[in-house]
Amino acid sequence: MVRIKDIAKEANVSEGTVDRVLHNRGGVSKKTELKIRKILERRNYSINPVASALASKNKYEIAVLIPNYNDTDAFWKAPYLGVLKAAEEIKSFGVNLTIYNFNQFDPKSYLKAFQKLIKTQPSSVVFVPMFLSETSRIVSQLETQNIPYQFLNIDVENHNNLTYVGQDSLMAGTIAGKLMHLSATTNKYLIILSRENRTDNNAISKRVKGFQDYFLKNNLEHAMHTLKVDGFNNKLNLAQSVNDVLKKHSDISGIFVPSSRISALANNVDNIAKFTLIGFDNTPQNVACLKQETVSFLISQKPFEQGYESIKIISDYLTKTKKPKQKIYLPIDILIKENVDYNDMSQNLFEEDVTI
Amino acid sequence: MVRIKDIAKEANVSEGTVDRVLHNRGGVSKKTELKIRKILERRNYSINPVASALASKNKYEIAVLIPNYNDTDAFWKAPYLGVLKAAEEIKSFGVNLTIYNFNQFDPKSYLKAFQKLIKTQPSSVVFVPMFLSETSRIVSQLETQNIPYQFLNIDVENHNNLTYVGQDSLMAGTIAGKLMHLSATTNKYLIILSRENRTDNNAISKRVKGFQDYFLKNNLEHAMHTLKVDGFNNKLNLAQSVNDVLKKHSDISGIFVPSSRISALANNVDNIAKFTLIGFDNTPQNVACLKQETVSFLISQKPFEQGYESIKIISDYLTKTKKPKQKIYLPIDILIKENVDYNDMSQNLFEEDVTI
DNA sequence: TATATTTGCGTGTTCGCACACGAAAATTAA
DNA sequence: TTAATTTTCGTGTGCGAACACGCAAATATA
Repeated sequence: MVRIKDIAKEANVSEGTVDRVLHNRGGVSKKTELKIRKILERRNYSINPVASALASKNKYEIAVLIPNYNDTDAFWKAPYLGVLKAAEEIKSFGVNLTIYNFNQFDPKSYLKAFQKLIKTQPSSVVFVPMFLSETSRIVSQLETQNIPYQFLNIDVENHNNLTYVGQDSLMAGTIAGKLMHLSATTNKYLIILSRENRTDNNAISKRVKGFQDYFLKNNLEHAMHTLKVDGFNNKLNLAQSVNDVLKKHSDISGIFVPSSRISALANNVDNIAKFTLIGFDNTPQNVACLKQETVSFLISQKPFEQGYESIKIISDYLTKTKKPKQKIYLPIDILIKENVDYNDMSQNLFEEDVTI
Repeated sequence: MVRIKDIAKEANVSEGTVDRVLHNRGGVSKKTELKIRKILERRNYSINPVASALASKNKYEIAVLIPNYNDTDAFWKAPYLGVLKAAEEIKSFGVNLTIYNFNQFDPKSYLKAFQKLIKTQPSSVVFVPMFLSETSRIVSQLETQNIPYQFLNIDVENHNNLTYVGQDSLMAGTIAGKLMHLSATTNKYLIILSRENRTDNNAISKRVKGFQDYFLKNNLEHAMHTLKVDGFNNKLNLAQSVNDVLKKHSDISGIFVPSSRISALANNVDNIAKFTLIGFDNTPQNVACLKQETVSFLISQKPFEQGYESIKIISDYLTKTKKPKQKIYLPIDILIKENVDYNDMSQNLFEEDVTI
């Protein structure tokens, strides 16, 4: 591997001069600069990132703002672990990382966590823009302070975010539609929404739109019923309302839940095995339902990788000024009983390594 | 971050002594060793990999032996790119990598490439064990020379390979079976094998077995026809033989091709749209067929990640003596028209970065 | 007790790069 | 021509860890 020293010798200058050219520090005559650049090019020099990281005095601070998780609603654990893995890797490159949590159903806690976060004056912020109007406030604060920021998992348009890392929710919904059409025995479906999931949660409404789009764009005759429940935690209430609808419309054969809570349904509604259930995300509870065959398909969004990639991207941006693409869409995984165990290998390998 | 210097100061010893303990170099009394170990534990010290890599004089050489690829048979390009990406990352950690190619249909070229490879006395070998008996010879040569080795993409039992990185081919076949059962309009299927794919190619025979298993284990009435063709390159011949079978058995509605060459079929057989076609791997040709809807499903095996992960694993093993799991099964991806474009994000991002 | 040998440990150099300091050369001002 | 600036560049130090060298203390041998 060619070093600065080699370049310097070939150009008959000192290492310091090469360094100045490499970092555009100025103070080099155009003539010698050109000479050095030519040699850099010809010898195909690239900075040794290891030595560079060791020597660099630049320290960066990444702040991450994501919902917390618990046992009944475990979705956010995977991105959290992905973030942790990335944090480990970038630590020795002078990038530190702090995670701030909020309650995904409470906009106040979102703002509060952000206010705490912004006091630390981080170099960059990665966050899940869960609530629309609060996100606008956050964004404007970040922009006046000139702090680059990135969206994770939920996409919101018309902001100057560096990137969005997550899934194409519209297409994910379309895929759910296709699978439903393939599996269900009739063309009558039930979509279950929760008031918990605020209407401004973009991801969920896009999934519903994508689901409907599949039938519309392919000119498929169909009927859809939509049920809004208060939440998925009150199981008796949930089961009751769903049973009512299913009894009234006995020709419904498929149920679509565009959130990560389909297990609450699968475990509490009568005769659930008769229906084709399609939901989102490989939480432990959902995976258990797949294996018992009460749920037919889960669409998954590589949650661990979302966390991991978003951090790696922002770290590369800070330390190597490597500008990422505006949207990083991760795979739309179709999970069934047979492949679900193979799906989160990287997360499993990581969990074995660390004691959380 | 706590450094060796900090540990040394706290233990009232020199940095050299701490270093001796960290690397079990010996020459430290049990008493001071114990004292140092306690402090290491309490302060939660871990070696700074960046500084370590820079200072280390250890150089490693990884040799990779994989099939070459061409335009009509592009499968091996993805693992190749994955290997390249990993090579880039580990370069500055003192790990060099060389790729050796062979013709996947010619055992002689396999052995010949290996003989060239082994002359360089690599620290470790990662290879695709394409042919059984030749692999035995290679393995015994590696073992007498005490060179650790790893299987990539194809698994062969009863060897002392460090790991296998790839897919569970049996389960992948089962999933193909399930999707076929779900999609096809009758329960009569055609399986197409090629003599090119030697019977000792484990992956393909396991896929076929898994496919059949799905119907057997679920007690599903079915009939399977198997057609052996000479190869997929002679298109006229291929189309002719397939058409013959389909004409004779007009109740066949699904065709399963357990190799990566289903596009050759989809593009050359009459009335192909009438059938449910299921094949393997997201080669450009196969992906085109998915999009035209001549192929219904592709099972994919994260080929890019196979290459990438296998190298990262062996590199960690060499530089950090981190022992991996015996089998690293990567996800079994179910690809359809709608999600295929999102599936190989990491490969796409890499290809944008480099000029191949 | 004197000498030889082993054990235990401190010191110094190096890896490739980042960055600060200051000196020589070139330019401008007087 | 000399002094004052400005431009251009060389030198030196440090980042954290790896590892070689060699000295002192402890132990063994005579």
